[in-house]
Amino acid sequence: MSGRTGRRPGNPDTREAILDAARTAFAARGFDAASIRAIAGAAGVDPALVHHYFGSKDKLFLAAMNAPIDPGRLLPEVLDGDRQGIGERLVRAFLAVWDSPAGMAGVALLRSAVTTEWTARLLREFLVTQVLRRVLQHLDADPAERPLRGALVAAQMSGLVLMRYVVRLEPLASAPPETLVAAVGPGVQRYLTGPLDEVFPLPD
Amino acid sequence: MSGRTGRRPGNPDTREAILDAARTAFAARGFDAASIRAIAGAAGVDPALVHHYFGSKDKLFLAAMNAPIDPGRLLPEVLDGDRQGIGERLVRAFLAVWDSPAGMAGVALLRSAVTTEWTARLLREFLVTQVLRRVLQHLDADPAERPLRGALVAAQMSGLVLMRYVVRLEPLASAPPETLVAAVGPGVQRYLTGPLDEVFPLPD
DNA sequence: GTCTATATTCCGATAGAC
DNA sequence: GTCTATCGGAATATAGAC
Repeated sequence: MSGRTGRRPGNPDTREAILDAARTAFAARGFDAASIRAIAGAAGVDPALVHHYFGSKDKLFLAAMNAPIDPGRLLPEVLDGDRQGIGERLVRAFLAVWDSPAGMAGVALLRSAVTTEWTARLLREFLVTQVLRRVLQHLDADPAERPLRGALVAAQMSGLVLMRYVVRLEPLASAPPETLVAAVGPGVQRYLTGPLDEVFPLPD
Repeated sequence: MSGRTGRRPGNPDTREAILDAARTAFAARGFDAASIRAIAGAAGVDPALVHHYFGSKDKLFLAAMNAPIDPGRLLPEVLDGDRQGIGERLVRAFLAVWDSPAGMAGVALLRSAVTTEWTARLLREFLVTQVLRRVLQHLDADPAERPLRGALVAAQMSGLVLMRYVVRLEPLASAPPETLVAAVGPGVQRYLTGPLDEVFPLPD
């Protein structure tokens, strides 16, 4: 879990070490509880150096989040294929990202989105503009339905991440990815391309 | 379980006022950010009085959570009825609880479960022993399948709560309950009583 | 019982020396 | 660039006076 805590005196990429330590700390303890002092300690540098590089704790958090989360990289592989398999491919890609070291940033973002207000807005806009809209646009869904369909997918996926990586509810936490792909894939598929009368039951 | 022989506290109203303010504060700002000073201020009492009643911040949190969360009250109405409608009834009951004032305690528990370790364990054991096990027991599910089925339901429901009440993702946040019942009910139903080969696809 | 005052700890951020 | 020293603030929790 602990990243690179080795000593690196006079190293030019001290900046990367700080970002690495920041990601682990934010993911593990949330935004508030993760202190700059602890991050600096884990990175093997002085707390004041963190301020020198990033200016404030907020900017450090944003700098730690921006890089590793890049949905544009893996969205093509989700969208490429038959229409009926997009649910399972979406779940598979999500789990692959969250199981990787880069997934720590996602956990950190989710953790602090629950706690502080401005990260919640950050996560909201990220989900809406960077992920969900692209998927539903690719599926040629009715524009009027897209927000609700996208939100339902977000709810299913975030709940999966929450229980598997944060709360660590068994056997979800240690289940093989393909089991979960087969289990929740169809549900996601239904939210994306399911019949209209089930997703929009009350046209009052 | 209510202590009928316990020594009576000073003013029952002030104690309830403190618990009420605590639930609101914990739900709105999370465990760490909700200060005893702010809770005391909202309740109209002195901060030191909170310590006098509950001893510590942790115990105050536990006292605020214990009362309003009582799944035994509404589980019968979920379990009573035909087998195929239990998914929708479960979602309907959940939303009814979370939309009510008592739902603040649930939001507070979820919020702090994401941040602090011991509340995550609290939520875990609460979900497993108080909710999921009872539902699946009533359905006569294969005991070997119960943990995964229950965890999948927990993931779906917690994600719904997370997006609707915490992150406030639209249009999920302001959608009428019955819309969500019809939208996610079938998915929950599938997790509970769905075909075996979909939930357990890899018998390796 | 209730509140005032304080002890203790830890945080983010700044200024300035090597 | 990197670190030492410190400021100013807010938090929990305690001790003790009315």
